[in-house]
Amino acid sequence: MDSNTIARIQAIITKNSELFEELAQLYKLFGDSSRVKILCALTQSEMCVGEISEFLSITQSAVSHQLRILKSSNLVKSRRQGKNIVYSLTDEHVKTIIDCGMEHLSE
Amino acid sequence: MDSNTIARIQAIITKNSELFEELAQLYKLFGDSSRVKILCALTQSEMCVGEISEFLSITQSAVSHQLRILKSSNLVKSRRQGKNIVYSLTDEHVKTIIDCGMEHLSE
DNA sequence: ATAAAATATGAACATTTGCTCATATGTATT
DNA sequence: AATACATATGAGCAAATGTTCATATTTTAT
Repeated sequence: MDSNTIARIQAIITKNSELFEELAQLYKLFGDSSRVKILCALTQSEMCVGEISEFLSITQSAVSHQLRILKSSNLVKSRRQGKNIVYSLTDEHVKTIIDCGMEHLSE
Repeated sequence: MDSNTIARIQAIITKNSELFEELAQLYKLFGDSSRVKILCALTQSEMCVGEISEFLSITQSAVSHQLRILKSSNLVKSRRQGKNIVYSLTDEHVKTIIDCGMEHLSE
């Protein structure tokens, strides 16, 4: 590496240090099988807690806990519908990110 | 959700259960700020352990540990060059994935 | 108003994770 | 051959994480 390259990379890293923190934080959300399953299910359709719990064979409590994390990170949103609370993806990025990872795995 | 939708989603989830495990495992690698920084640095240029350590202000030992994880997951590869061991990305997917996450953050 | 249903939440616990420190290993230099 | 340099590795530790269990909260149905 020449000194120009070194300076450039050095700059990128130190300048965006905080950004990397956020990026890691984002990926951490996808880094748990329960959560990716939840997110992937939601790419297909919005659904309520009970359905998610049933689909994924995860405790209702566990699902709730994970949904809280996903919601506070703005990956999902929720609305009440009668007795149920229906969850859905906030935007299309989640699907994009999942697809991106899947792409890597299929090699 | 109609029963067709339910059946379809149910199928997707149970059929690919193992895949989600792998996907989560993959994202977990990006879910640590030290590792994304390392990976991002490597998108710019191959470099040796000492350089990474210097760039990121992380202990040499810590860098080595993380590189071992990244290598055993096939995200990076290494070769010896004199006294140093030079690390580089295995393929372009890492960059794609990082960009994909960055995209999400820039909103 | 009361009971049932759906979801949320807090505490406790076991597991995982990432770092540090000390040291081992391997290569280059003299 | 001996020393210095670069990297790897293992043990130990503290912090973070995900789950479970019990219970609280909120809405619906009777």
